[in-house]
Amino acid sequence: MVGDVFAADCRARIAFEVLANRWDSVVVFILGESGPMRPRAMLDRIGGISPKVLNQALRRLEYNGLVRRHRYAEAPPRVDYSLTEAGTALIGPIRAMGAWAAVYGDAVVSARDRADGL
Amino acid sequence: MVGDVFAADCRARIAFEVLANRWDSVVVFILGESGPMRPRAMLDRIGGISPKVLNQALRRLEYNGLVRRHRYAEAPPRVDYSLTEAGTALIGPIRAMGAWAAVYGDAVVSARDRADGL
DNA sequence: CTGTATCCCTTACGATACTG
DNA sequence: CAGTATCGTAAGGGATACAG
Repeated sequence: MVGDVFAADCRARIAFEVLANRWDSVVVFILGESGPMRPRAMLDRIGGISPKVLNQALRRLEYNGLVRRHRYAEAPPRVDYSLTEAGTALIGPIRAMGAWAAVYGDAVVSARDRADGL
Repeated sequence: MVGDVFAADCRARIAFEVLANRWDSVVVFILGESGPMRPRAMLDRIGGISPKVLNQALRRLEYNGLVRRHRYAEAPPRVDYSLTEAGTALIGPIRAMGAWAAVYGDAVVSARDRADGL
């Protein structure tokens, strides 16, 4: 039943709000794959994202309770981020999306090209 | 392995690009649940979305090859939208996200309240 | 009923430079 | 290295009015 997810109070729509941007799902994904990571490593891992934007994504994820920040009191500032329980539970659905992309990614590109060609 | 999804050519990131906005995943979801629908019905089904924004979402989805538009040559304009094969294949992952929200939605709200309270 | 056209607002994004 | 500040751009969203 649809109501299960789209209750009148709209609370269940949070699933689609939380990741409704370009990078958050990517960050959750790599944290799920690689475990706790430092921002520098994430920047290397993800191509095409600036330090500032990555930080924005991490703050959003932290705000939503999907990511946790660890600060180590060391001379060169050291920090890493890890998934919370809620964040960890999300990597299943996200990997399912990744699997979908592996199958239908080309179809999407083709559809775009076709639409642009008109 | 991570590379499976995040190849160097970044093509696999399409999974996260395609639904990186507020409404597209919602539209795919309800089309998957209810089958082909007319815009009017979708507006009623989804609360808090204007006709214009719904149309924008539908055009994006059509552009990405997830949704197909059917036009019936009738006096009062009649139209409905249905999922393509790629779109249909996406409802599984999306429902998984919905299931996640059913479990962790409250946790997200709590995390936000806690963050706002500081 | 469908879809488009404005207008305005908000937010993400991107590049750069700078502080702790 | 981590994070912030600032600037500018682009796109989505919301409301309304209007056209096919």
